[in-house]
Amino acid sequence: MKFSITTAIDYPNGMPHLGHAYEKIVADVYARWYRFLGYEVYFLTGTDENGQNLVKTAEKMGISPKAMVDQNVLHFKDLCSKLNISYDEYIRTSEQRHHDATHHFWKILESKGDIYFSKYQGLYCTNCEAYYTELQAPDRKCPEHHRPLDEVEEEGYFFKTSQYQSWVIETIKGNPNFVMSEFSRKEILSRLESEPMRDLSITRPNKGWGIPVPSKPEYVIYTWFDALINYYTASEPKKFWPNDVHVIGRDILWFHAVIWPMMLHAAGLPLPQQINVHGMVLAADGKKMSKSLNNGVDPFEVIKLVPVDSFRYYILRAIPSHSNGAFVLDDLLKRHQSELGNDYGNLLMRVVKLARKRSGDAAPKPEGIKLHFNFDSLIAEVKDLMTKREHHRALDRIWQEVNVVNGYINDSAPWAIKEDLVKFNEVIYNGLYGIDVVSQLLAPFIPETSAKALASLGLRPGTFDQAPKNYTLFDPPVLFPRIEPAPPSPSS
RNA sequence: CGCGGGGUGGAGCAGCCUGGUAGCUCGUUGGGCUCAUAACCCAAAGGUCGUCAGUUCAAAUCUGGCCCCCGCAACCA
Repeated sequence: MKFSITTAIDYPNGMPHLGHAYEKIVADVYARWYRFLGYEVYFLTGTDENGQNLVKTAEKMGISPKAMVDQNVLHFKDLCSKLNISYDEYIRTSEQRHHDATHHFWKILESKGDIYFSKYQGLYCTNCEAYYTELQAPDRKCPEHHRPLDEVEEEGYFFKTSQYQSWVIETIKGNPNFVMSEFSRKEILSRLESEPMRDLSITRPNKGWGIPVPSKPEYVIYTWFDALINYYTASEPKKFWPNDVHVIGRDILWFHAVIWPMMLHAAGLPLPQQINVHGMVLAADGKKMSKSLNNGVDPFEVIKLVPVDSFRYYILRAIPSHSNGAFVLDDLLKRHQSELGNDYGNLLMRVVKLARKRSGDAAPKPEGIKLHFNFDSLIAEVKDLMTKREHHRALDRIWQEVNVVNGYINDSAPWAIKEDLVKFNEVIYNGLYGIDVVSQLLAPFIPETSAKALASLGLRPGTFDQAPKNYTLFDPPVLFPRIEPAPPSPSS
């Protein structure tokens, strides 16, 4: 069985921010989850390296777009590696294979008459180098610069999105899981049904950067048009097209749920199975992180303060899977200490240390032990939640079980069992078994820590196995060391 | 009347679809325990569920008005 998942490709216009980190972690959890279930997984991420803004930024820096992009991509890859993002392929849209695939797409659509040459009229801001609609600029002034917009007419190529509008509406309506989360599905349908679409302008004048139009190199292909194709470029040769899931943010839903399906449909290619839309990571004040408000959080700073798994855990659990959530460093530190350290880390510590104190490295054998736990429903529920892409609820459910196992240890009080070795062994064995299963389920979420916990039971992380087994005990590490004193906020 | 989400004890949230003693995590206070990272267990305090009106024997839950917060609003990515 195959499973392929992608993130949106990042725009290497600067350093990666918290939103990039969040999306990669979300996609990584699903990639690891499906590997864990035994699927052959293909996890794709990368960078979107075309577009006028990159040229502008590079000019400001006084270097070539290529040099700037090469430099920034290193930071994005560094972030992936620091966050343990287990991608299988990293695509850069400046690569030749992507130019080739984009041209391939272009030619098919052009030959079918879905691409045509015409004129575009709009209100243009020369500072932004962007068009604005009447809705965005009702007073005909640029919302950024507050200067009057120019009425500009420009020639270029268009994609006949208008003729696929009703098709895309039917497609989204007919596939309830295509746009994942009711919220996003409703939003996109309401927009689609509210007014007729205009054809999409898909070229810009060629300023020496980007993918030239095959027959007219004085134009380059509009960034969004080529960027979406990256999924196909990188997946098709590996036999992973169509992808199962595109993980994206709300801000780019329109392109993924409307334009991209139209492009594929026009080209006669199958659609991805699902667009999984995560929310936005908001600042501690509940507002969008932005440079002007100076309320952003740097992911590199966060993982200097806390273990990467605490960061992964926090962002996956505290931010609801399909809606926005605030990133509050203080809350992260609290959860690190109480949920990760006191609940999970301490469970491992208390059981393994007690067992080793009494009987050394050799854990009780499973033969003849009466199993206290049946994890079937736990596993079924977690599977169901992951299929619904509700990873924050899945974590919540696993944590309930951590507390159930802790509660069992409390109630059984093995430290108070002095004489009855059979009873003592039974409690310890069941505790170890609980730690085993829970740690395995946690592997996709907190891979490093899960591996450490399993190693103290003499196990290696790998494919999921809920069968009771022989454990060999090693002195357990402190999984989540206390962080003190309260560190300074990295949000400045 | 652009579209959508939300307003529940100090904080963050669940419950609302399928009305009927208001629940969870953290925090606070008191007690207990000791296997464990000053951990863990028990108990207590704390809410007129944004607001006004309606339906109903009964409304956080259904209906309508209003107030407040947030996201999106299609060619910047």
